Amino acid sequence: MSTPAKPAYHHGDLRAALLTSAMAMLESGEPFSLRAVARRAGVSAAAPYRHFADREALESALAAQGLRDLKADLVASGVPTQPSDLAELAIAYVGFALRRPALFRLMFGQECDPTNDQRVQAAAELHEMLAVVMGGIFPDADAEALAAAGWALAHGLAFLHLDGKLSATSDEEVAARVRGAFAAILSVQPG
Amino acid sequence: MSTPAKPAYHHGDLRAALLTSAMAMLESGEPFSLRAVARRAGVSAAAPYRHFADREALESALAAQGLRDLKADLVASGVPTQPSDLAELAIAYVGFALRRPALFRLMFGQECDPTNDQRVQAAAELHEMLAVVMGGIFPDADAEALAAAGWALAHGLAFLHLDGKLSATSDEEVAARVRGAFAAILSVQPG
DNA sequence: TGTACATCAGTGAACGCGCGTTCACTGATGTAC
DNA sequence: TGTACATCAGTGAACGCGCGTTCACTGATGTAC
Repeated sequence: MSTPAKPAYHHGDLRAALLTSAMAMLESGEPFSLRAVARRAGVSAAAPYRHFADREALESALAAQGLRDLKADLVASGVPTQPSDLAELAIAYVGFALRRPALFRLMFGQECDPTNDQRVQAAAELHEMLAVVMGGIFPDADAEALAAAGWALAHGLAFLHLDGKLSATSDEEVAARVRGAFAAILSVQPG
Repeated sequence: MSTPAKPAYHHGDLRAALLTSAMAMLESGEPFSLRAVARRAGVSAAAPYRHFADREALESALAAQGLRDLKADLVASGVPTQPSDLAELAIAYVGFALRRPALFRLMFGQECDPTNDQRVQAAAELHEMLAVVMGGIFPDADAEALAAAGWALAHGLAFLHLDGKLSATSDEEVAARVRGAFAAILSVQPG
């Protein structure tokens, strides 16, 4: 069998275990620290240093994973082929943010070193995916600019909901708001 | 004269001094803590407790002030009267975020207690201002939905630039990106 | 105008905390012969 | 197959840190008579 293999003798794949623990902590809303992650993984506070240079390295790995998860969620929600489908893509985006708020804030809510990073790579892949989608829907438009605009719109809706700046007491209400925003924009003619 | 009055005997208006110090620290990028703010104001670590219940109270006051400053910036940038002016409003919004990133993150980048707060009030005033602007430009549209959409678009552009998810090496480049996003959206027809 | 007193915005020392990181170490794993 | 040894992923104790918050206190301010 090629299953993950039982807990190995030298403690198995601690790197993966740490990432899993950290992700679980983010998702359950517990405060995040290197020590807490090690504790949860059942390992000494110094052990993570065999696998991550420092706290920031762990954070970057989590953020990159989050960006990949987000992209996968969006693809799974169905690639839109016409303008009216775009709202559903944005709903998936906002849904991710509301379902995994601590991860989303880790991904986007703090400075991150922009140098030579898997984070940058993962973000670029997300951006490019959006550009491809936009290019498919609006073949005559500037796909890159549209992708940035669409991303920003979804991103802003996500954050404003996360922070309670736009009210929303249920998933349906959030979805309605997102649809409303897209409909309002698409209904408007340039003056 | 009704000037602020010289440093008074019992240390003057410490509450205001603390807010000023805290704002200055946020703006200079120094890490923010109650103790550090007190230190900078030249006062003992316990002194702030005469004016703020706890650290979070200070933060909320700062965030509310930031929201009011942001609204003032937007108004000062010129209230738009036609769709093509909207990009300039968004440029002012993004400019605020990039000029005062730590404050912007404090305002938007973390959970905040949504109960009974001057923050909620200040955010609502910003939202309403946008709704009035949108209503003026598009009298026939759903101003509330458009305001949310426009806010979200500017907000998303701000955060994506802050995080380096959208490249930008100069203010002009940022402005061009924002204009590009608005132009792309306004040029698109619903399919 | 002068004195006695209550108020209240400050001080400074102390608390307990969890954090990131380092260090010398140990003991299991894998390899060479 | 068995033994000697290098590797390397862990341990656990310790470091120094800054933090939020509390406490009993002090001394200037403002007020009543």
